Amino acid sequence: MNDYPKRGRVVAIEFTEIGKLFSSDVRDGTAVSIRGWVYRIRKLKDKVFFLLRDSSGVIQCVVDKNEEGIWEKVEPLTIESSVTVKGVLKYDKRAPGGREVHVKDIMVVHYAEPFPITEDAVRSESEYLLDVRHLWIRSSYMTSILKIRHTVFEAIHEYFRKNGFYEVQAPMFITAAVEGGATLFQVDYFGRKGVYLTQSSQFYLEALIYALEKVYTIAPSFRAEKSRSRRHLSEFWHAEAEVAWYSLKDILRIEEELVAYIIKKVVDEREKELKTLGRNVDILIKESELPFYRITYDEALEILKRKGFEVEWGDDFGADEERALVSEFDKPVFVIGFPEACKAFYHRNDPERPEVTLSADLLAPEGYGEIIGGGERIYDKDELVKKIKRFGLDPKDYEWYIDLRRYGSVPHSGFGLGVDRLVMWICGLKHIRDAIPFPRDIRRVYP
RNA sequence: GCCGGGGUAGCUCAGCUUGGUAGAGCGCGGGGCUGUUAACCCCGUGGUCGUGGGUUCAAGUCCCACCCCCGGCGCCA
Repeated sequence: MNDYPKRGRVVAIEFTEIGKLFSSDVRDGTAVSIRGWVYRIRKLKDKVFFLLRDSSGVIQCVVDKNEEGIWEKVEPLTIESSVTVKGVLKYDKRAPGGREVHVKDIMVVHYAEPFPITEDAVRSESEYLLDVRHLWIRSSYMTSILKIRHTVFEAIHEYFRKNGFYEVQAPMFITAAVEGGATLFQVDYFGRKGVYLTQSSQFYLEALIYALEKVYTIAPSFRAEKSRSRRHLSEFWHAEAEVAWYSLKDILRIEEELVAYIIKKVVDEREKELKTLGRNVDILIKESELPFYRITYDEALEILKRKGFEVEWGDDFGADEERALVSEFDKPVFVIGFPEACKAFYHRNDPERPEVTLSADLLAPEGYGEIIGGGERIYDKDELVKKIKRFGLDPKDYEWYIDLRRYGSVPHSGFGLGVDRLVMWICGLKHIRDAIPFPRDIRRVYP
C-alpha cells in the first residue's frame, strides 16, 4: 500500500521548507524537493490539485494525468496523507499564493484514513474539535497560536536572563497550601496523606532568593477550582519571579517591562501568525507602550461608583466591575493596594495604612482580565504568624515558610504571570483553552 | 455550587409547539467535469434520536427521574 520503505534508512535528500518556496530568490523553474501532509485535494478529469502543508507553510501541487507512475499514486490520496514530492516550482497567478509545484515524482509515506475533522466542525467551532484536539492542532489556527506561544515562552526566558535572574525549578508535589485548601489536587504519594499538586511555586522561590536573590521559573500550577469560565484552566502555566530587597514599586516595573518585552517580540517575529488569527497588531502595539497605568484600589472604587456600581470599601471586584474598570483604559492597568481580606495571607500590609496590602493586580485590556498578581511579601516572622492565624490557618502547615523569616530575612517582592491568559490576550482568543495545546479544565483531561 | 441552553447519521444541524414508518448539508463510495481555490454537477451510503421508566393503538416529539456537555456567575493567573 504505502511505498515508503518499511526497512532500511530514509534516503538522504535535501528537502526545502515549503514556506521558503515563496521567497523572492526562488526562481520560476527551480527544481525542488518538499515533504509534508495533504491539506486539500481537488480531483479533476485530467489533473489533481493538492495543497501540501508542512510546519512552515502551504503550497499547491499539480499533477497532470500524463505523468506516468504518478497519477496512480495521487488519485487515491486522502486529506492528511503524508508525502514527499520532487517537482518544479512554477510561478502561476492561478495558484494560491502565486506559486505551485508541478509534481515530477511523489512518494506516499502513508495514505491517511478519512480525516474526521470536516469544514462544518471547523466553522461551527464545535466542541468536537476538543475531542480530537490531537488532530486539530494541525490546523493553521492552532499552529499559529502554538508558534506565538513558543515566542512568548522564549521572550519570558530572554527578559529574565537579560536582567540578571536565575532560572530555578520548584517541586510539583507539595504538602501545604498557598491560597487555600479547597483548591488543591490531592495525590496518592506512596499512600501518604496530605500530598498535593502545587498551586504556585512562589514559596519555593521565596526560599531561593536567599541563595540567588533574583529568581524566576516557568512551571505548571494546578488548581482544583470548580470554575466554568473562559479564563480558567485547572492546569495552567505560571511564570513566577521573586526578588530580594525589592519593594512593590520595584516589582511593578519588572512586571510591566516583562509584558511589554513579550509583546514586542511577538509583534516583531509573529506578524504572519497574528494576522492569520485576525489579531489587530496596531492595537496590540499601542496596548504595550510603557508605562502601564497605575491606580489604587480606592481610585478604582471611585471610578466604579461614578459608573453606577454599588460597591463598598473592602469588596473585591466581580467580573462586571472588572470589565467596567478596564474599559476606562487603553492599556493594561495595575490596581494597587487591595484590602487585606481580598488577598492571600502572605501579602505584606502597608505599615502606614495596615488595612491595605502592598499588592497589585495587572488587568489586561479588552476584558482579558487579571494576568498578574503580585506584591511585597511579609518578611517579619511575628507579623506572618499573626496573619496566618488571623486568616484562620494553622502556622504548623507553614513551618518551613515561616522559618525563612528566622535567618537574615529581607524585604522582598514577587509576582505570578498567567502565561496562558497572556497568550489568550495577545492572540485575541475567545477561550483560554485555545491558548494551550492540550487544555485541562474541570471537565476535560482528554486527549 | 447557582442560573440558563443543549444531547437526532462520522461532523454541523432541522424535525419537538400541533405524537402517525427519521431529514438536509458536509464527509465517505461510484460516475461526470480542459486550472481547481471550502471546486462544482448527478447517483449512492449512512441512525439503539443521551439513559431508564411512564402515558398512548402509536413517542425523536408528551410526562417523570437520572447522566453528560456548553455558556454566564462565583473563584482566580
